[in-house]
Amino acid sequence: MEKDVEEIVRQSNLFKDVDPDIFTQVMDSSLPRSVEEDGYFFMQGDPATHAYVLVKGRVKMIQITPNGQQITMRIMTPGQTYGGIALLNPQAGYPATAQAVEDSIALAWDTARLRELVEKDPSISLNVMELMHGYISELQERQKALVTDRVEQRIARILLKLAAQSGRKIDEGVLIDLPITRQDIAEMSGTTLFTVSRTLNEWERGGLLEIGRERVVIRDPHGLVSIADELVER
Amino acid sequence: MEKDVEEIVRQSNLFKDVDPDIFTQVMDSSLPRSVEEDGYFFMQGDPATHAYVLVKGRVKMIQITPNGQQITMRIMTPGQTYGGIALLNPQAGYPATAQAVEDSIALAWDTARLRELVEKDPSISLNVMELMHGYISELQERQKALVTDRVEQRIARILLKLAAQSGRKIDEGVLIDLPITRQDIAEMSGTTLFTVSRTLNEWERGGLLEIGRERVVIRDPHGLVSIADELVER
DNA sequence: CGCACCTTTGAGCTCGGTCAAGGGGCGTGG
DNA sequence: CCACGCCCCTTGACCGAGCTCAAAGGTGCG
Repeated sequence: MEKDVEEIVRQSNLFKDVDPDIFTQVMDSSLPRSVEEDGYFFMQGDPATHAYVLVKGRVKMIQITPNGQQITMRIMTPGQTYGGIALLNPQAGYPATAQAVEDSIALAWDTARLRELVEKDPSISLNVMELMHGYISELQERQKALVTDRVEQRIARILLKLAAQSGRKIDEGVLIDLPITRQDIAEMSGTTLFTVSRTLNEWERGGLLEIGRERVVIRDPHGLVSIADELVER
Repeated sequence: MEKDVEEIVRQSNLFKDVDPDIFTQVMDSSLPRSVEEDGYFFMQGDPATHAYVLVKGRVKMIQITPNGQQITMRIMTPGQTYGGIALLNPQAGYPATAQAVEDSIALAWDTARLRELVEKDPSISLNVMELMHGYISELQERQKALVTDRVEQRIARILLKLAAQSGRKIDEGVLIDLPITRQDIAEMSGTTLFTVSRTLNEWERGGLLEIGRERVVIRDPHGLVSIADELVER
């Protein structure tokens, strides 16, 4: 297990390509932090004091609107980094809330440690920039989808993305290996749980999916792609 | 004029707080680039070879969807930076297209120069991160608006933002000092030019605005804020 | 003064949100 | 092991914000 954790961190997008000598210091200065299902690593607006690398479980980044509505930005899998903003002046707040979808374990580094490490190996700050760049692209992608795509397409895209990062191949197709509710999918695609329910059922009737309580199996990924790309007329 | 340019760059969000000695090198290694109205500094997807600091004019960052639809991400004013992604491996493409709204002049630095400069003063890379962080917050804000706000609110927010960064106080109120069409506003708020036209006219009837061809004057900013924040019932 | 482009206005329609009601799986406690 | 209750999911009815399309009026520039 210990060994696995180190391997995950070595391949994480925050510390990949770090000099092996420095890497031992990275591991030494890490603080383990575990959060159980539905718990929080941090809340939107909290001062950004730590950067995290997830080593076990699933963590979702969410934003909560003034009126209590919620939108889900992304779901992190082991090896991914969140809170990398901590490298900046800690007066900057986290831009989103990090909530555990299942019992999860992460390693954390505080701002001061992080800066020491960056000084020893500047490639870390390049990694942070790459991270942020990827995040920006993703946000732009989603924004474009919100403006130009119909709900159906957005839901299809979300399912495909979930399958790509948390999919497990089984006999019937690709199982999305997460306890995910219709509400969750709605929050990710910017719609309501009713519309998601209707859409998924329609797709099940069409043989594209197989659905159950907190469970989605994609039987025909190619069909979903067609929908996502609007290759199928309304 | 020369003097002004230097001052703008010194206060730009890319090179602020740079060591004065290094700053002269910054200026020495800059490449001026001017683009006339409707011209492009770079297109989305082009390899990110240069970072720019706008010194004169207005530049908008846009994204074009597969079917030709267009969304406007933001409008830059002098002192602002775009293309800061160039610090990363240049294989990364620009995430958006930079188009001049009016005749514009910018200073440019290529990836290699930028990296030299960063090595001499690492605070530049912190600046880039702050830039990216600000950009991320902005994108998240917009995304939240797209999911939860009605069109009316989004249009109000766009007008307020434009007024904040390009507003000029005149007798009748705050003039948005840009040649901006209904179509432009639609692209910024994620709606259609028809809806924008109707909405602006309604507001003019209500005394909130004064509108004309490619011209908007805000007479009652506070009223707009009320709409943006949904303080006014439908 | 003509043409290109920006803008307005109307009519119709549809997507998807809202609300209400009820079905069904699963874990917990008796 | 059963049953109760919680939570997740489905389905129907309704409706309204905003998109689409068509047509025509302004306005400013060359």
